[in-house]
Amino acid sequence: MSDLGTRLRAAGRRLTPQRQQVLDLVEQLGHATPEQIVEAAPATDAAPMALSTVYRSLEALQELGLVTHTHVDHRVPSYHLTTHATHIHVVCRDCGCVDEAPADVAEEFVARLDRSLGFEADVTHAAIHGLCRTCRKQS
Amino acid sequence: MSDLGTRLRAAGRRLTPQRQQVLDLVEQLGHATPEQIVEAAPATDAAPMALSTVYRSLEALQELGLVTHTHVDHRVPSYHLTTHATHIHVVCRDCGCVDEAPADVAEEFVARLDRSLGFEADVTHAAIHGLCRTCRKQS
DNA sequence: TTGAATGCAAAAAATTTGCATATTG
DNA sequence: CAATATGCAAATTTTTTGCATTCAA
Repeated sequence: MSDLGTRLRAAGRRLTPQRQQVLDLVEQLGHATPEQIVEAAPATDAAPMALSTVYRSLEALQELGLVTHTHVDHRVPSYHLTTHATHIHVVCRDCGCVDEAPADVAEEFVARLDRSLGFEADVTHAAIHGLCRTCRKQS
Repeated sequence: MSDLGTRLRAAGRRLTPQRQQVLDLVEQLGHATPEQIVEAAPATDAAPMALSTVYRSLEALQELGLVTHTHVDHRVPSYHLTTHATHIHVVCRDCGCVDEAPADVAEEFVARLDRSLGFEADVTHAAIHGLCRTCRKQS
């Protein structure tokens, strides 16, 4: 993977400190909502990083295929690196906890979707909802 | 499945024409956003059905386990009957088309999540994103 | 220098909440 | 009659947009 600047320029866009920082923060946080990103951004720097900039940066990074997002919490999107997308998100509808499973547990599933619909699924993009081990016992 | 009124009362709630209508509309529309439900509701009736009522009704119906929702369009939730949830939603990130696959294509996947995490997945609740057959060829 | 990107504030969307009134059981 | 629901409007929350200014290439 070439570096961020090269990729952005190839797409007729530019590398700015904000974009670099958004990417860094997504990587560092693992999963992050736009809100969490501004919060984590050191306002000590020159600019305080506007929320709208974060939205626009994420959009750009997503277009480049560097990040994707998932709806862990049913409302706000949570972004993560595509290279980090080697796992599936599993969210408990009772306690709200989020767990991860290696992406290969979905291999067979993805293959079947391909066979039956010709659909190329990106499971790492989806949050699977259900009941976690603990909440399951209680209900 | 007992009828709506009985279920609601068992939960200490009441059966109102609005709730009945919301349920009917979800069934009739297959998948519907709160917005689509008010639009589809015949305002000709006594009340015009407030959007907030739709939200509250869906919440109640969801609590009863009669409906669930999915994030087909990344932002607005789309509701459907749980009894109708025998298929998986597959959304193309390019053209935005929504296709369905029978729930059993995920059987193995669900079994594996159970084995590895003890997680009871509800795949019919998830929208799987990716590329449809057509868009796949074009890229 | 030139177009793209930022910040800020205002505009849109999408949901939620407060409260007086109507309705169900 | 008592408690739950509704409708409406106002308040939140989340995301997008317009625009003057700044900055990358």
